[in-house]
Amino acid sequence: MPKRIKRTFFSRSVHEVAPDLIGATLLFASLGGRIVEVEAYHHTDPAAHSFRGETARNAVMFGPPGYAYVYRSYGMHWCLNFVCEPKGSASAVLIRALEPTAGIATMRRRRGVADERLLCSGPGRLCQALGIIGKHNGLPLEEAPFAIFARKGPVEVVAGPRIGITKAAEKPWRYGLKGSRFLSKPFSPAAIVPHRPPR
DNA sequence: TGCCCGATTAACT
DNA sequence: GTTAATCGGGCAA
Repeated sequence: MPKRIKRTFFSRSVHEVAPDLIGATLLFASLGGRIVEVEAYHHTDPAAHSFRGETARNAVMFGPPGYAYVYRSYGMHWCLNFVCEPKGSASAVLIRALEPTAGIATMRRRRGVADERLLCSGPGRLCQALGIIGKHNGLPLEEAPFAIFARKGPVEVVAGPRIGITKAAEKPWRYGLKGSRFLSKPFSPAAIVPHRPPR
């Protein structure tokens, strides 16, 4: 039985938590899979929602770590983040892609596609597949409907530039599982940068 | 109040 | 490769 991730896991730098999430299993109401792609957003980062201070939308980011920050993107999609670091630092990890392992039939129905590679490969897609919407903003990650399990063994993590942003776009704060077929986009070999190897 | 734009996706050519 | 869909946040006025 895999080990469930506790709140203290998120009480670290977002740049430590993000690569450590690669290979972990995310379930929401028993649906989900293995996390293969995330991005780190630090409050000193111009691309982070929290960069310009607390507002009604980003208030959860300014609370304690270990909670879900869910926001609407481009007026039509939902995106899921894990709040990290000590309370007030307003940093979070965006969950960008899963390798589906649980509840695939339900996720196929919700997404309207059969191809497993299109179920959870993208921040908006995985929220649609798992049924995550705005009302889940602020929920604790330690409690149902969330269940997050640490990876069992070492994995190969690659890092590169983030996707879909214009500010601080050069920062290599996107992390992925090397060679995964379930990434929202492949990592450009030329842009991959070294980082601390996972335990 | 009005305007611009975005941590996206899918359907095009 | 390009672009439409669609809407709340943030900021100027």
